[in-house]
Amino acid sequence: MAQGVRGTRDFYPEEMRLRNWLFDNFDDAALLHGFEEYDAPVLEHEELYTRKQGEEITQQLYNFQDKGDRKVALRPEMTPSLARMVMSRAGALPMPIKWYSIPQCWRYERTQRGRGREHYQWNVDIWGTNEISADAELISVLVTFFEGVGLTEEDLVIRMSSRKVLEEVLGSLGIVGDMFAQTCIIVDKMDKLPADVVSEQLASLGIEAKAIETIQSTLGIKDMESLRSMLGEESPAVVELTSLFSALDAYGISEWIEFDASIVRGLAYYTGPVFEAHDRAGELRAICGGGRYDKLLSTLGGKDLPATGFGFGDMVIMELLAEKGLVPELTSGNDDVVISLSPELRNAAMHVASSLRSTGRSVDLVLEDKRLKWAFKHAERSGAQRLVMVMPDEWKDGKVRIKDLETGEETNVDVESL
RNA sequence: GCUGUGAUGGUGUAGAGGUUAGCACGGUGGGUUGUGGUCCCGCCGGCCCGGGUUCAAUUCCCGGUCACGGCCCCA
Repeated sequence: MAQGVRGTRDFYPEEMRLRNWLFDNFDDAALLHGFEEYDAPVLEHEELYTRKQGEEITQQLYNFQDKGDRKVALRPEMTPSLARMVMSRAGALPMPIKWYSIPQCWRYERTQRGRGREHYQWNVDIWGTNEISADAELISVLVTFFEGVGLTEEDLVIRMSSRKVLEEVLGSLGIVGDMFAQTCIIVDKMDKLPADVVSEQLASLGIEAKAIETIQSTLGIKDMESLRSMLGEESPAVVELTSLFSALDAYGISEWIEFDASIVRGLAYYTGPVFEAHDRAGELRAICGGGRYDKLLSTLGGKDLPATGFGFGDMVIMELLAEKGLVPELTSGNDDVVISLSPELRNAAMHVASSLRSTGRSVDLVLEDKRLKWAFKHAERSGAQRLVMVMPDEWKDGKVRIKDLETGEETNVDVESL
């Protein structure tokens, strides 16, 4: 039997309707905030993703060599492509840029629940400003989306911290630069791995036991008060987060947010606020994640531009929505089914369908000689509102019979007045 | 990379060492009906592949393939 590639999905119309519904909600939230859509190729040069920090994402590339022996990869995330686009027009684009996209992204890894080799990842980014209001605006986009699909702050929480927290703590311990990036990648696993495994990994980087202790206790902090008393009022991390939380308060979305120092994110390029959304029950993977990445361009050989953004996959959110009973029942969206009840009237039915279509109704014309029984069943299944019957007697009088499938009401209508 | 479970019409499933392999949806033909959604009847269509055990395997065993989970890890 013909099968698709492992870890990929087919979208039958039933599933495609849901996907479109989800994407429409992505679009709406972004457009409401004045973002513009962009796109880029799925295929990129492999080197766009081969950073040195040892991140998993670079090890899970779906890559190959093309016929010209070029090393290429299916994009595992959108940010590098976006960075490439921004970089090559950096002088020409009016800043700040507010762009979004819903790219299909790929990775080569073992498949699991909520995790295939391909997924769609809503990306929302703001480039060209280091104002904290940009980070707050992104959270507003997120919350607008959640509200749009019917989720509440009872269902999920956006946990937030800043890379600066770790940067300060590690900096005071003499851990800086490349070492800092590597530490972040390990520390990001804190929630998922036993403490001693993390300690071991940190120790193997050459970090002293006392420093490891400091790191672990810092990451356990779950409220701003404790952070303040640890780092002091003047600490850049505290100043940044305080002003961010104040902005989120002004948006009226504070109930969705919690400070959590253990949020670090596995990608090396983050520099400021970082966040993840999780279901409150804690049963699912992270729903989305993002943060500020002001230093990305220099790693790609360009001049840095401040940027902040998030990625939001289509799989985990659908699982959460299903669990909460928020997945809508969608039908084809057809308004009318048009059927001729005799072979001689098929051209007449085409004429009727065209007339209806010109008024903006979506019309499913029955293309074969089908029985009325079939047409009713078909119309019901597809969720059409009306069945339009082209029948010999009525057609002689220039009329068609229209049955409203919800009310059962039936009328003869002039073809001219359709 | 490690590991568990599974594989039965197009889809979703039931089942037993010897069965006409059952059911629902679907497709198709018909009955009822207003040429008419419900309802009723007929028909179409299936045991993943290879090897082994056995008088007999779709069923038990081994291997393969594929699927779905879990671990590692994570867009």
